[in-house]
Amino acid sequence: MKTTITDVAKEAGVSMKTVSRVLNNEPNVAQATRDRVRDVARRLQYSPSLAARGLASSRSYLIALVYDTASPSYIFHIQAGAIEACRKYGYHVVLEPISLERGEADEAERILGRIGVDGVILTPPLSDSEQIRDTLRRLNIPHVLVAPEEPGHSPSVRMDDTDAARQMTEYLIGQGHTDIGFILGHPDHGATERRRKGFERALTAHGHPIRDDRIVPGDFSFRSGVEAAVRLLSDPRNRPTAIFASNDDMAAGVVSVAGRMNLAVPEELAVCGFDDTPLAQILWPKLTTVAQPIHDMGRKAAELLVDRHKSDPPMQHTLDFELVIRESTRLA
Amino acid sequence: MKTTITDVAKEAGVSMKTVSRVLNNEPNVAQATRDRVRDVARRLQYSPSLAARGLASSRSYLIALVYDTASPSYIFHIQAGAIEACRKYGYHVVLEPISLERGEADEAERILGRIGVDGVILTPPLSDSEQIRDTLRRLNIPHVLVAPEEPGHSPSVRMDDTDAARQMTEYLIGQGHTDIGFILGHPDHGATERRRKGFERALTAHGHPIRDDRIVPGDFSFRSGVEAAVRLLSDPRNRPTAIFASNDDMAAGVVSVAGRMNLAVPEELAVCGFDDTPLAQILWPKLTTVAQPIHDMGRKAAELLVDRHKSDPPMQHTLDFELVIRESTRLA
DNA sequence: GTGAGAATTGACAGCGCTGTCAGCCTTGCG
DNA sequence: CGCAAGGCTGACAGCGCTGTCAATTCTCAC
Repeated sequence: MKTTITDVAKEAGVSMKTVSRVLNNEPNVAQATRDRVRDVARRLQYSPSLAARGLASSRSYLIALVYDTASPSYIFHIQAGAIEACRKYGYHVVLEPISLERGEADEAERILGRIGVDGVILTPPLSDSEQIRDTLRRLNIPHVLVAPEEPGHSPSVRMDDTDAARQMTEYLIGQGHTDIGFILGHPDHGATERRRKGFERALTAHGHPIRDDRIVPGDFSFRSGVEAAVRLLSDPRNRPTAIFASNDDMAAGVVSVAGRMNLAVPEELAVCGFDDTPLAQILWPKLTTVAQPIHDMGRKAAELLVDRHKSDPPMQHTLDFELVIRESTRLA
Repeated sequence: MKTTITDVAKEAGVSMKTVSRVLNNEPNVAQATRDRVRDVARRLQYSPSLAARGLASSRSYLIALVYDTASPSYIFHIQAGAIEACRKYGYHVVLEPISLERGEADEAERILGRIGVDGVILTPPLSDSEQIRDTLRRLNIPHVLVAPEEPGHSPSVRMDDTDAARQMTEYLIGQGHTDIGFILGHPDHGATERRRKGFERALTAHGHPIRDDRIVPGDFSFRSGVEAAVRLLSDPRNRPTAIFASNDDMAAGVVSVAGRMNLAVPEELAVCGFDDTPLAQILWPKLTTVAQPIHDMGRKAAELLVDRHKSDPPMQHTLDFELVIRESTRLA
């Protein structure tokens, strides 16, 4: 049989309530009692029942990770971060995919209401769904938005796309590049504009012109990267010496085109991407890119929900990205 | 205020118990009553409390997905499948990563014991950890192993690696290839041997010789694929016309080498991989590969845990893979 | 000493649901 | 018509824990 709190109480010679206090780190328990209870609990391998706890305290010790069809690796890293934080506080993470496309936004209410989670982490693109955000507000469920375009009144975690693009461009300039091509992301995606802005800022700061013929459209896909690269590289006498793609897939497209044109990367053409997807390390040469703090965003989001200490945390958290310099830009 | 079962009972003019019966699809409720209760429940937006349910019925309606550091996309698809099945039965999926490397196997007991899940899905490489499997058995927690090397006495879901490799090889032979190179996987991985066996069977079945110089070592990494490809392709007068790599990363390595050697894929060299990772679709040309039924394995595993109907299901479930024929082998 | 106040502890109710069991009301058949 | 067998329903206890509040003990300034 499973040991209950009563067993521990009896064995330790205290009341259930005291055991409860010890296990929840509540104040007002003598140190000696505390130690004794902890000992007994360990010896009996006692572990409290989530359900009973939840029922009595109307907390579930569950945090929901709500996502749509974002990329597996993105979600995976958010997960990992969230779990890390949750473990520390005895919480668990449950998964609740909601597909806007399949019109599941309406079900969100039932799904989220039923389980009664203590908090919800909303990942993009759901972090910008008014409907879901409304539901959460109406159900009065604490939530944190991951990388929303528009934080609104909810707490959120994000990174500074603009600054990342700026720094990456600065790095390229530092490597001696003055003529840099830039491949835009999908026009519907907010990050596209932010990354472009960062790129342009760095150029301007260093007195380099912003040339329209060096900024070409893309849509985050490998194929669009190929097309953009062809546009940027087709004229041998008028080529940028570096190409900064708004994400890794497109950068991979650039590398592939360079290969077919017999342009050595990075000697004749430096290439960098954005996001640090798994692809960046598989590619050859390995891709210089910007690592989003995905793991950290997951962790931070969970912490905000789980850590009751800070009663009034700042609403918006901007986390540090990292420039990952690899072989595709590094001259030996 | 949250609506409780009492509210519904009062409104529908029946007892709590009857409401409970309706909501749990138990027998012995008149159809009229059933309909009425359902109506009221919907109107009141009632959704039962997991915690209370769990406490009363000593079930948690939670299935744990336990994984180590497997690839994000693998876990993601298992997840998706498991969630699909769980939703149907009102269950939820919680995540419990356990790192053998960090010696967390001991914690497994506490982690799994505390939360009191109704079932556990163990993914590789954890599905072969004796320690974890023991813990589960001792805690008497129902569990399903995903793709274990050695199923033991626990139910499991898996695919037939050997047959997949055989069929892929058959396909290549059907395309007219008689001289096919094969790149082995990591020697520690059980799938490596199974895939090799399938490859050889197909050759033998068609009366083609098994040439040792056509079977080269690898370790599932892109880099090892590159090295293997160099070995297989370096002699222009003695080259296979197709290369079957034991996974997609290595196949990508082959494609990359072919590119540098100016060997057209698939015209001069057919290439295929295994696993259907995201990479396979990003690559250019897109990669012919074997799609593991990862999603299905997740779904099936969850079903086995959640569906109480089948009292005595078969222990081992072999799910269907799919040959994904793409451009890297297809002649126009 | 002594009383006020703080620290520590325990008794008890009840969180929202389901399992058990008893009771009623049909139905069908001799 | 009587009775057994089932279908349908509800009363009630209690799952294992925590919140509330009261009781007890300890501390320390005066």
